[in-house]
Parts: sequence; structure tokens; C-alpha cells
Amino acid sequence: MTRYSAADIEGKWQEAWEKAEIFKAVRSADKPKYYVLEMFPYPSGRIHIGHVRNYTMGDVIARYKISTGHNVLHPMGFDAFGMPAENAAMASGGHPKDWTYSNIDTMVEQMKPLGFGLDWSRMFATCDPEYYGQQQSMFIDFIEKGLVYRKNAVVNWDPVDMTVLANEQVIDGKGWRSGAEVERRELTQWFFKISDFSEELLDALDGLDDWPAKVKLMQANWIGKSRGLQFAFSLIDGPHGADRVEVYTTRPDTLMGASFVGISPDHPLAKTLERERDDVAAFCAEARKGGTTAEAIEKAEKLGFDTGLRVRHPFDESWELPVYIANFILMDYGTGAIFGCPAHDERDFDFATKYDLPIVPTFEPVEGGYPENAAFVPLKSEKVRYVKGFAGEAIQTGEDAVIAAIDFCESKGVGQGVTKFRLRDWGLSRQRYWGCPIPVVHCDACGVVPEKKENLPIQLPYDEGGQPIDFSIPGNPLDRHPTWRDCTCPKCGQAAQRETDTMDTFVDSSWYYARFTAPRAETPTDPAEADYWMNVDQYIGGIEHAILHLLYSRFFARAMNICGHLPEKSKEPFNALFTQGMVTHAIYQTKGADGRPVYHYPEDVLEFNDPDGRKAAVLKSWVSEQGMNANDPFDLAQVHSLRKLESEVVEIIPSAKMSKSKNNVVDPVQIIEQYGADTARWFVLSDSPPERDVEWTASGAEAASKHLARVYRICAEIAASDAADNAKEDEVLLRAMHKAIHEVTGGVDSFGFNTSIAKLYGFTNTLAKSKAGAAAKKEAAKTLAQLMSPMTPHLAEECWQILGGQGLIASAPWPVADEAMMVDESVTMPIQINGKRRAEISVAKDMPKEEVEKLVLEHEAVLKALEGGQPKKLIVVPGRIVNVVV
RNA sequence: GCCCAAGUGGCGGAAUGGUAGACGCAGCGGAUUCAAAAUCCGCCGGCUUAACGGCCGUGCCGGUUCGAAUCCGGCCUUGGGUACCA
Repeated sequence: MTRYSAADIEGKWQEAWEKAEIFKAVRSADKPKYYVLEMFPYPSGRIHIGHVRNYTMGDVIARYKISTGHNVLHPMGFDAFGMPAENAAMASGGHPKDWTYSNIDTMVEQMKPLGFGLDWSRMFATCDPEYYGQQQSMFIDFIEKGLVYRKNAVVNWDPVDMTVLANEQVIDGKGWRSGAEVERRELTQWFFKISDFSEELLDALDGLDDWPAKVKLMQANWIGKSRGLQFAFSLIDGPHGADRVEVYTTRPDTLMGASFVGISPDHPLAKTLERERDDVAAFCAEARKGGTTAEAIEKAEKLGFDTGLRVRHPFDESWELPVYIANFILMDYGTGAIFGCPAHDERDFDFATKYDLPIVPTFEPVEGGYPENAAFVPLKSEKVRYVKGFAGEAIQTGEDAVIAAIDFCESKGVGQGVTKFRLRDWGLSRQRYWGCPIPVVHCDACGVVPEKKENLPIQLPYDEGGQPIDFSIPGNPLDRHPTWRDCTCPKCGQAAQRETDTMDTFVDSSWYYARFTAPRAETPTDPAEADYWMNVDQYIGGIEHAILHLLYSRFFARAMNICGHLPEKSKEPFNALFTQGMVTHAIYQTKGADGRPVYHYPEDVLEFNDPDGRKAAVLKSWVSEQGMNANDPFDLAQVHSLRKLESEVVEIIPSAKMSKSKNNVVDPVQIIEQYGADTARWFVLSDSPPERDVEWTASGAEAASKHLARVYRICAEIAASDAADNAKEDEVLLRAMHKAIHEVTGGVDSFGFNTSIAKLYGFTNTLAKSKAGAAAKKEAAKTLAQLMSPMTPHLAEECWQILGGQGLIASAPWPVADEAMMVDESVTMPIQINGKRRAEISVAKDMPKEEVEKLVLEHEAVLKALEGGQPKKLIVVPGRIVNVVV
């Protein structure tokens, strides 16, 4: 081979790795273990360029850790349950199972040519009965340990499709598929008791030193710890002897500004009144309308209903407040009842204005009086406040005011300080077919009974008694299945019925990392394997999973520890987390006659630089219409003039998320066919820092490909060279090599792949220009191949082989930088005069400070600046810089 | 609204208190070629200068420091997260 051809070499090396079982992970005591995991994909049918970036990063780490003597576990699987499979079945009449497994086959075929160092023998899909059966077994353990329970909950119910909808599936208050008005319905659902772990999940974030601060903050906000006061207003003439309304507030310092009490339509007091009074019943029915989505909530008008009931203020017997039922008060947060302080809360202010309630400011600012423009005075806006009614003391900050108010109220016997969390229990029931069946049985005599473990897995039925399941009928096929539901009670043996709800797919992905340590075990985990391989040393995935998936996994690890499936040390399963950015691509857009955007494929667009050097584009079809051949070199001036025709200018939107409808999707399979896997891998790692988005550009891919060809050419030339040694040049090259080892390694260690690649470019340039002898060049080229091997493993093997390297580069030990070779004998130090660079001197690297000072003061530029005087100050930072202050 | 992050050439970005713009893309000039592709060499922030050089320059205003893209205070813009949570 004389020219680099990815197609000729990549398959060959993949076979060599497989044969040598380089990536097969086997438990062994003689090496430190390293577990690197990328978030596993959903089997949508095709791999996405984003997958390529994600798995390439993981692969760089995996291969690097192998080279540094680690026993590496790097597995791959599929998050295979979920709605898209059912939707596909509805659309095309197939079966979710067939669709899913066929997609998995396709995606594995697409991933293999990328040369990832994965242990494919551990692969599984969450829809394998061997996997979800173990999940069912754990669910039964969770029931025993009280980690899961059933309760009624309000859900979005689509009355046409007869199913529960996730919030994301409700659009404008209507079901996304049926278009029917969504109802709030109370259903009995299963819940994981994640809220029992609120405090622990929050506190343990502090120990996750190698997680992005951003993710920890998002989780902390989601868990939402708040400190407040819970107390009761006494109710005057309440119905049926009801004498109090319990409320919770995080702003007890505004208690003296209360002007009403509000209760949820689902509050027991509201329900009592509803039964007896038609006007209350009508209001409550109205208030319960509308979905539970953020959107629905945003639009909903704040409605209140004066019940006519009155309560007494806890600090003033004669002060009576009205009790309203209000649609914005949630029954499942706090006590389902609030007091409103319109002067210091915007929502209460709106409400009070609407219903003509008093607005009572409670803080006296030290100077200037109250801002006139807003009755709402936010907590942080007042530096010093004086709280009316609270012992007349000045309080410095908002937080202090809250603490002081709680203390004060407690001391007067009004309520007590309470800590609450925003985090709710995790509802896992889904009224869908393509999910893990919840392994319980409903028995008329015994109630809800967990299935016996020996009966697991409870498998999904493939058909309906020989007939294919019809997914076009609304509702859950398991519900209407003729025989599947029928079973016997595991407790009493009488006829009973299976639960037809399946589990949220987030359950499947909450423990797969543990299953990878022993994917074929007869129990959820194998304790010895789990103890050896856990925790995941490096987890890599998208920021979109910052909250739910990662929080659920942290909960599951704790629950699994309680049930004995994971060791104590794995309560936090991911030692380090890295969240990578997306691969984006430009969108080419014009405006249609109706003013709406029209998107174009990149190949339909002619890109060029306008006279200002900025990227611009016109449609090729337009160029052709004007009598120019778009494929020939063309007259830019003509195109520039075309561009003035506004309607035909193509707007380039860079860095847009890839989307089929916008014609900007880059298909990895095509890229591999065109350039090879190494080019795709090199490109997605270069240019942008891994945590940021990287824009896919044709020119960038082309450049990556050219560079790899150049590296091959250089190595081939060196392999064939017999140039004599050249002591001086040899040393220069080897010094550069050791510097490169140091810098590239540092980049890989700290997820700085883009800077590692920049250093590799630099070292390649040095090598190409070097006048060193063949032996030194060969050593440098072999090192270059090694440093590139985690990123472009196929090319690296090929170069290694032609340079005479022993064995596979994949199992060769990582080069070590020689400290002594990295230190230069002399350094060039810039001389600053008053902080501005004016000159530089070259000095021996260990020249004493005094001597440097002497040399500096003799320097022409310094003498000129001093004009015969003495410097006010002379700063010498050894080896770095000199600053003369005159 | 609240919380967080980012802002550096035509573009992606580098530099985390010490020579701003590494490395790459795009662009410009040259070599090679009948020509092209490929490859190789050089230039490439702005203003100014015949040149050497000088001045300005990391979103804006101010501060700390011998020295600030980097630290502090205030603002602007963009991106992300999140919310009837009492």
C-alpha cells in the first residue's frame, strides 16, 4: 500500500483485535480495574453522529487505560423498551419486538466498523427477558423492603387512546396523538420511595468530586430542600367541627402581612364543602380542569372562591382572614394550604388585586421608603429590614429573617420549623405494552400479591392467542389480552389477574451499569463481579440526563445496596461523570412564498465567502438558471450580485441540532464509507472541547482525512529511510517527542481531547520538518502512532506495523515522558517595561535571579527606558518573565 | 421570575495571574504540473509606517496587581436549567 486507504486497513485491524481478545474484560487480581461506560443507546434504527462522538470519547479512555496497565471493562447494550417501538407498530403494523431487535442488529452492524474497543460478549438489551426478569425480581425485593408502594395519583388521561400520557405528550392540553382534551384522572399507581432518600441524595452530591458542578446543582435544585414554618390558623365555625387550617411557609417573616388563606381544591376542607354546597362543587370542578403540564399551568388563570369561612391570625385574635379555594394550590406540596402575603409575593399580589384583598407591607426599609412601582418586594432586595410584629429587631438578611421568624414563632408556640423537599416519589406505572411487566397479581381474596420469584420472568405475550396483537386499537393490549392476565394467586392459589401496567423505561436504565458486571448471572448481579468492577470509573453521556436518569440511578444503587445486590461502596455508582456536547450541523434555509422557512440539503447549496470574508450561500438551482454551471469554477462577482436578490439568498444557521426535517443530518455510515472510521473519530474529537457542541463541516472532515493520510505518508517515508544519525537534530526531535508525550497524555487525562489533537498536529509538523537521522525519526514516529492510537486506532496499528513495532499497538504500553528531556537548557524570557513587552533575553534555565537582573539592567531597551535612572521595581519570575517598573 | 454558564481574529478554538490568538478551517501568495488534482513552502487581529517600529485590541464600565482574557464589583448580550413548590 502506498497511499493511506482506510477501507483497506480498518477491517483487518478490527479482526486482529478480536482475535487477540484485547477488549474482553475478565476479572483478575493482577491489574487495577477500570470501568468506562457511555450511556447506552435507544435502538431507533440508525446510529447518529452524536453516538459516534459519545462512544469515541469512551473508547479513547478505554484504550488509553488499557495502555497504562488497567484491566478495562467497556461494555455496550441497548435501552430497548419504550414508546417509539409501539408507535412504529401502530404506524406500520409490525410488532414492537421485531422492530426493536431488527434495529439492534442494524445498529450493531453500523457500530462495529467504527472500531470501538468494546466487550461485545457482554451485550444485552433491556427488553431481553433475561434482563427484565431480573428487574422484576428486584422489584419484588423492593416491595419487601418497603421501597415501592401503591397510591392514588393524578395523571394526564387521554380519554380517546385510553392511556396515561407523560407531561411531554400533552400539547396545548390535548393528547399528542388523539388530539382529545386531556383529563386529570386519579389512578392507582406504583411509586418508588425516592423521597425517603431526599436528604441523602442531596448530601451525597458533595462527595461527587468528579461530577460537573452544573449537574450537581441541577440535582440539588430538583431535590429542592427548603426550611420553613408549619403552623395552624384556627378556623371560626368550621364545618363538622373542623377547627384549624394547617399551612406551610418558607416566608414566616411575612406572617404579619397575611391577607388571606388559600386551600387546594383537593384539600379535605374543600372536599367537605364540595359535598354540601353546589357553588363550591362547581368551582372545584372548574379548578380541576386542565392538564398538569407546565404549559397548561402557565396559561391557567388564577381562580379563587371565597368560602365565606374565616380564620384567626395566630398573633392577633381579633384579626380575621378569609379562606379561599384557589386553583393554583397543590395538594401534594406542603399541607395543601397557604397564607397569602400580597406585599411580598407576586402571585399573591395578583390574586389579592383580582379579589380586592388588602396588601399589607411588613418590612420597613431603613431609608427611602417602599418602592412605589411594585407592591411585591423580593426577598433579596432589602439589605436591612425591620419586621413589624417580630420583637422589633433589625435583621440583616433575608435568610436571617426567616430563621429569626421561625425561632420567634416557635417561642410563642405558633407552629414549628420544618424541612421539606420538592422531590416527589417516582411514579413508575405505565399503561403500555412495550415495557417490563410489573410482577404482581391482583387476587380478590389476598389483594395485591407479588409474584413468586420462581415464576419469573413474567414475559410479555408476543401475540393474542395466535392472533397478532393489534396496536392500532387504543389502550393497553395487555389489558384486553384474552389469556395473559389470567393466573393464579401466588398466595392462595385461587384464580387471579396479573397487573397489566408496565414499568417506566427509566427503571430499565437505572441499573444496567450494574448488570454489565455480570450480564448472564442468574441473579440481578453477581456479588463477586459487582464488587470487583463497580463503581463505574468514568461515565459519559449527554447533559439531557443530568436530572432524571442520573438521579434515578443514584436512588437505584442505594435500593440495590439495601437488597444486597450492590456493595456499600456503590451507593454512588458513578465515580466520575462527563457530559459531552452535541454534534451540530449548519441549516440552509430560505423563505417560501408564504414566508415560512424552507430547508435545503447541503448539496443543493453553493457556499462561498462574500466580499467581507463571511460565509454566504445561494441555491445551486438558481446559479444554473442564471446560465452558470454550479460545478465549474465560477465568477464570484456574479454570485455576489445574485446574492443581492434577497429572495434567493440562503440563510446559513450554523450549529443547529441535527433534525431530519431540517435536512442537516450527517449519517455516520456514509462518513465511514467516504473517509473511514478513523477520520470520523478524529474529527469528532478535534476543534471543540468535548463538553461543548462541535459543528460538523465538510471541510473539517476533509481536513481530518488529509491529516491522517499525511501521518501515514510520513511514517511510510521514515520506515523506508536510512538517513544517518545527526546528534544535534536527533536530540531536538526527541526533546519535542517527550514534550508531546507529556502534553498529549495530559490532555487525555483531563478530557482535553481537542488540545491533545492540537499537540499531535504540532508534533507531526515537527517530525515532518526534522533533519534527524532515521533511528531517531523512527522512534518519534512510533511514539506519534502510540499517542494517536486511542483516537485513530486503525491508522496507528498500520503505522506501528510498517515502523517495525512489536505486537499490536493496542496492547503496547503507553509511552512515558522523560522529565529530563522536557527541560530546555536555555529559556527566552520576555522583558516587560511597565507591564508592556519591549524586548526579550535568552538565559540559561537555572541562571540565578541576581544574574538575570544584572543582564536585564544592561539591556539596551531597558537602559533607554531608564534614561540613566534606577528602576522603581524589578520583578523576575524565574524561567517566565521579567518586568521593569520605571 | 429564580438559578447556572458563556462572551477572544472571517470561523472552531488555545492560553486559568506572566510573550493573547497555539492547533485547525477558510483566505491570500508561491513552488511543482502542459493543465488540474494531490503535495510542499510562505503570509494571515486592526490601525499606522518606505522599513525598523509604534499604537490599539479578549462584550461594556470600573477596581485589585509590577503585570488581568484570567481575580473582584456593576452592567449588556447569548445559551442552558427550572417554576403556580407556598
